[in-house]
Amino acid sequence: MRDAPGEVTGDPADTAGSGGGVRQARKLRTRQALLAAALRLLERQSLSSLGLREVARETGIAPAAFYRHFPDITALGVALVEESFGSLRAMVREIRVQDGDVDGMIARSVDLIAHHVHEHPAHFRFLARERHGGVEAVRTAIRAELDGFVRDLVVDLSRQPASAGWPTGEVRILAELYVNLTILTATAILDAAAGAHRDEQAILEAARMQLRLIALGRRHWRDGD
Amino acid sequence: MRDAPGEVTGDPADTAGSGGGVRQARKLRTRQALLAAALRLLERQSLSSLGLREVARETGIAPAAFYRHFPDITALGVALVEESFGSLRAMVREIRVQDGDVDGMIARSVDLIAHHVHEHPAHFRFLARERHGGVEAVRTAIRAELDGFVRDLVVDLSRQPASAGWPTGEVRILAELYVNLTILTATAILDAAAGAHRDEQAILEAARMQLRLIALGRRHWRDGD
DNA sequence: CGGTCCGGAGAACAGTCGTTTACCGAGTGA
DNA sequence: TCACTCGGTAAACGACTGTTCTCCGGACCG
Repeated sequence: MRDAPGEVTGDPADTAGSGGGVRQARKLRTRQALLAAALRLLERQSLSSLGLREVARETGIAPAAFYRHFPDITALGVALVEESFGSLRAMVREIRVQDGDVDGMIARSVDLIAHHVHEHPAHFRFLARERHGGVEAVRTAIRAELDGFVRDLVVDLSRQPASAGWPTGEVRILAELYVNLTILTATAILDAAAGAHRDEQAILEAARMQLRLIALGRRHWRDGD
Repeated sequence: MRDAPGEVTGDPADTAGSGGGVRQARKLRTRQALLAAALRLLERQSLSSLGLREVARETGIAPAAFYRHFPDITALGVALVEESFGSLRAMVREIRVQDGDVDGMIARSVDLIAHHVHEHPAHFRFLARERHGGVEAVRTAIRAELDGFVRDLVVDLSRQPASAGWPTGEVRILAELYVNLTILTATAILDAAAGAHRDEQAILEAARMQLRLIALGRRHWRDGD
């Protein structure tokens, strides 16, 4: 530990191919190691019970070194929100480019959700847990980011012919419903993966049915019946 | 503090009108004081960061006395789940006895949700927060109780003419959707009450619209279109 | 009445925590 | 090359934690 002060991951100075900036690259690597270690610990606990020393220990650095990257555990939590929404954004991007019939879009969207949840389970678990968790700053950050998603989705939905004549307020409510259902489905998948009571196929089928119900309701919204 | 050892609430020995059981009544009162104190603290943090000494301090008893009632903070959390579901059950009971046209039922249900959330905000906040929180035993307890609700709701929904010919599996998915929407609405109301970005009337209107969307989808489920 | 039960109090235990301090040594840039 | 920057270390601080122990005094019961 004494002879390799900055060694966090195994391979020192392998990303320093581009001349200078070794210092900066090393700092960034430690920062990401901190985020990864925290995310690892957060699979079994929530942010408000996460200790600074605990994260430092899991990362392999001294407690005092934590302050070189974040002033707080809360600040680390906010950084984790941004990182997690990177995964979510990638998912939404893939979902948005779709077109075709409704049932096909629903089927592919649900598959995409399942795929991304399996690829970044910790990110989704973190967001689901801390969305209503005990740390205000993190809750606020998550809500702000989700609001951005809703706004984007409103634009998408408004373009669809099925929304012709819908006021923005109603489209927004629909978008919020979609976002909430997506999060619920993601957490259900996580619970299933953690050996819960129902298998994943049933969850995906439920998600498809719920989305189909909403699509039907949307189609008949302006009917008298 | 020294001369009134068991005094937790202000009025000693006022419930001891029925002869014996003074000891038992006092223990129960302290237990409820513990639960109330914990619930009070949990409005600003989550269970996994709640300390035993913290709860004892807020209750007004010595830390060691905590063990006379619960072996753990986790056990207190599970007790809080049961208490909170008392409030939830009262709400569901009132919602279930309704009948009439769909729009009327939706309007009254949403009003009932808002009313009960305002009556027991801490209970709803606790359930929303710990449903995906960091303490496994509490998560499991909440899920088990929610499963009970879903089962009851399946019975109710199956009786309605709108569910004629629906397999139980599909009714169950519908019931889960309703339960999840209810929880989401409740937490949205709580956020609004905490000075968030949107006012409560908008949230209730959104809930009504979402329920109407689902009711419409349900009615046209078996159509070709 | 007298012994027992039991929910409290208080003190002490070893840990862990967040934070601050002083210091080190390698990367950086003139 | 040389002074400087800066991400890392070790050590120490007081505060707080969960848990255990012994003791007390009022409720309980024969």
